[in-house]
Amino acid sequence: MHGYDKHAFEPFAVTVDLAVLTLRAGALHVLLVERGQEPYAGRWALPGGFLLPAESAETAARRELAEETGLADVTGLHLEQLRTYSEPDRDPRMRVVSVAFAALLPDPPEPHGGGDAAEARWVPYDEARGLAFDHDRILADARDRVGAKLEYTCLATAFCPAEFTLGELQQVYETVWGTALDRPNFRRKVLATPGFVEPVPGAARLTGGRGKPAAVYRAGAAATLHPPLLRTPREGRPA
Amino acid sequence: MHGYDKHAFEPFAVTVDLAVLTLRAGALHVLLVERGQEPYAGRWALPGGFLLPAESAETAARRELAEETGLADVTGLHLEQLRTYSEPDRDPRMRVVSVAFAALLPDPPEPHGGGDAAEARWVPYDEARGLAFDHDRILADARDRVGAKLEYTCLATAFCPAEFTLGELQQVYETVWGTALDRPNFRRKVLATPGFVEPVPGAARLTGGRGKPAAVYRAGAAATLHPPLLRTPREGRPA
DNA sequence: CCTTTTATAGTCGCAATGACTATTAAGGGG
DNA sequence: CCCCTTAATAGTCATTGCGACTATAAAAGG
Repeated sequence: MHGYDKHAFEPFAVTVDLAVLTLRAGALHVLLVERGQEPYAGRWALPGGFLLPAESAETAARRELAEETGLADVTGLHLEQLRTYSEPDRDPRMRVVSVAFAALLPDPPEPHGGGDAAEARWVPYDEARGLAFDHDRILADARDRVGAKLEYTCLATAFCPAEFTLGELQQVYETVWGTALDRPNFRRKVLATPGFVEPVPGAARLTGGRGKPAAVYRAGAAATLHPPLLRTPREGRPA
Repeated sequence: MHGYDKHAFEPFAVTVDLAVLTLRAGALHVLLVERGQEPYAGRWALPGGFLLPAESAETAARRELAEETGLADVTGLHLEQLRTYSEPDRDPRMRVVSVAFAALLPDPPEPHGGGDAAEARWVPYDEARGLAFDHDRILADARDRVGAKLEYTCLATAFCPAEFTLGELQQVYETVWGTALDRPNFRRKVLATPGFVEPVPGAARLTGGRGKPAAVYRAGAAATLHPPLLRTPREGRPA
């Protein structure tokens, strides 16, 4: 059914929307922009924009990521397609099909980026409600996806700077999952997974001033965790 | 950057493409249609089509699924969004953004469906190469996703009819993963997972004529497997 | 010098699982 | 009809993974 002459087809506007996530002060934060015009004028929304004629959704997403964060180099950042939202009424003006992405940053780079964004701010995830369009749902889906992928991939390092301690890595899990983990067990598990992290030879860092300095690691070559690092299964989950 | 006046935007054609998968004679099969016109005339392709003006991608995918399989009722079938393919050159004629789906059917319903499809056929997965557009990649992505989701969800039952034996369920895993599983261990694991399957009280079925009749089960209420049913980790997987 | 704090090392026991062996219940061939 | 084959089901055993804990080491602060 790819015959263009058999079915008339409607042209659609295609956008990308980004859930840009980071960890700040021990809490998950998301980058939001304030809308300057209708619809949803004055409301907060996920950054995003239209695909340019020669762009793929991935290219457009990375361009928007650079524009909205104001970072000079976004090539190393984790960017991942979530899914596409295409409900006919998701934009009151016209048909807009949006390809949603999740982007993960180590720590906040800047309060908010320049570019032509009216205003961009890091907002704690828990306070990011009542967003424009269906962005509440996109953001929730992004968090769910990231939380799930922490279990069986090395995604957690995408939230960390190039060099990090195991305590920092553990905080990624604890913050995204909202649960506390046992430190010795977490350490044993991470170190037992080949390719998850690799030690930086001579380095050690004082994590908070007090306490024993922690060894420093960097991300390893592995992409997946075998076996996975499972969340404690909460009680009965029928659906 | 959702201001329509700030950026001109290109209209795009939006389609859905379906990787309709089933298990037939112990092999993974995919539903393909033969293209009648350029480009790729005479080549096989995944079924798909344009979004209608009032449809979401999910609605369009289910409509196409009904049309192409010829099934009267497709509401119970598993249909899941894979990802969106938007490379600018993926269709030589124009910009087409395609939202890809995977659909899972119990056993082959009919050789091929009616509707306006020129020709639709079940093709063994391993022989489905050289498809039109980027459909080789979409199909491979579909298989990867399904294989991965077998590990930590109850997706396998989507390949089975309403009532099935544990041997049939095991064949789903073995066929999709391409590995052999130990039968007693598989049985123990499945039955130990609450909500995965539930027994059909008095039923038993002769699976192949020979051998002891197998107990019959139906899909349970659970959606996820805790802990997961892991594939034997193949050796080092750097990327 | 002692207390606090944080990282790291190690112990113990249970639960999950891979690799097997044994038994049961059907069909088919002599 | 009796065995042989086939396939489902029942069970065993040792190893591994992991949750819960305890102990030690190395820093800062009073």
